[in-house]
Amino acid sequence: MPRPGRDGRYHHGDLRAALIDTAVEIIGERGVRGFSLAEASRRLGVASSAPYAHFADRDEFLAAVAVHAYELFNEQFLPEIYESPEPADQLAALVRSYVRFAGAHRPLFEVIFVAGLDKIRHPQVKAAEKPFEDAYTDIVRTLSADTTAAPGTRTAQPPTPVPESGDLTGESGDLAAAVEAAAYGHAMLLLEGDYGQGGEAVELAADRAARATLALIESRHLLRRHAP
Amino acid sequence: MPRPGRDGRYHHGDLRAALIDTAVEIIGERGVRGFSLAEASRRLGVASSAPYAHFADRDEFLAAVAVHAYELFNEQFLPEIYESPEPADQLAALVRSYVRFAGAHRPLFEVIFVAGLDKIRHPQVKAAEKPFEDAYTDIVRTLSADTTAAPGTRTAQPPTPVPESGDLTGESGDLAAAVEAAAYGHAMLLLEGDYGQGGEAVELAADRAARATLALIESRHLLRRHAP
DNA sequence: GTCTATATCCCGATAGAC
DNA sequence: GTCTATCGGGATATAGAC
Repeated sequence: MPRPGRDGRYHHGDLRAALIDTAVEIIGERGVRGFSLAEASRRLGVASSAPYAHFADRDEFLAAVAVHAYELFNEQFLPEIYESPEPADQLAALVRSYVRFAGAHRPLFEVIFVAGLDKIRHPQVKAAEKPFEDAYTDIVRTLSADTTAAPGTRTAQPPTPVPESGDLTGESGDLAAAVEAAAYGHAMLLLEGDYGQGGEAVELAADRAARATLALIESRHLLRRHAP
Repeated sequence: MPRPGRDGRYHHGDLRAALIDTAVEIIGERGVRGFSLAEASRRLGVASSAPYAHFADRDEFLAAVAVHAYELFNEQFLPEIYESPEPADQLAALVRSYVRFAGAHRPLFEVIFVAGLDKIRHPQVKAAEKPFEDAYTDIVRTLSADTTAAPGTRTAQPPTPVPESGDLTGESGDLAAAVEAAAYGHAMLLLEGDYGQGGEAVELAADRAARATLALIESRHLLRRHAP
């Protein structure tokens, strides 16, 4: 991809990708709020105006970083959740992956959740996170369908017709919300240093998050809201 | 407290407190990272150098805001958790209060958790959060002591001698971590808008957090790590 | 696609007068 | 305790050359 100009003039080659890599570096050192396009340009030895040939402004650049983050997660962390056939274990594995990702790619996790804190709502980001969300809702829905009815009554009724896509409702929604909060909470506490530093901290947090998920599944009848 | 100078010269009266109030305003509009002492001074009609008579620098000012946040929480949200005598209900109530506080005083919550993301570790802040932490560990410890032993064997053993202060360990620690993550996770998702906007969103998030807490308590045997 | 140069703005912080 | 004045620095973004 680097394509040093065949004329005499200097070209970076793949400034777009290089900027994203450098952003990850800087965010790792200073946090998202400490990141500036100017510094990234400086580190790459290009003019501070160069990024604007690739990105309209700072926010759109961060959106591109967020897309990169989701793609990485979807490729490297999502597949392993289907190692077990049990939906409960799958959900726990998904949560474990989520926390591990936060620990292994802290700057990217930060971009997604701490950067705009909701300002960045570019459609590209929305699209990039879809595989993750789909996997999540599918597992939760399967889990609820599996165990909503008491054993023995399962075949008496046709499988509850569930909406084919979109948000979860009812019991599924309650469980999904609790699990999401657990995953997110463990990830954030990990990043804040509550579990210490280093790889053991990541595994401890991921393990606790996975266990909490299983606990929530087991007691999910308590999650139900009676009078909404 | 306002004490307009009795000589001809202008004095704000209570600039220190006014700065904190204004900071809450600004952070509510722009987030912590969008806050600057300069703008706060501008809004108050004082010179941009005026704050430096009260605070050494920006970080120390934000630390003061954080202290204010904890004091408010301890005064207005902590007392209500003792309405029930049951430790499980108390813990759920504490989590509910926590999420409600995040919703009602979003800027303050943001200062505590999003501001430095760990840079502000001033001892004053540490001290201000102590009442909250003490209440939390006490309840968790009581809860574990209550139910660690199976019914019937309770009186056979003297109450497990628990450390009088400091971090929780073993089962208590596992439960405490899970509950903390649940509370934090629900609060953050609320602030990100996952539950919508407005008062109903706050109550929904708080309710779900409280229920998740009860579910975690009920299934806390699943939280235990076997081989640490 | 990248450069140089520049415009504009804002911020944190200090010095010294009153 | 607050003011005026100021320094030094950094960020975003645009214009125009190559």
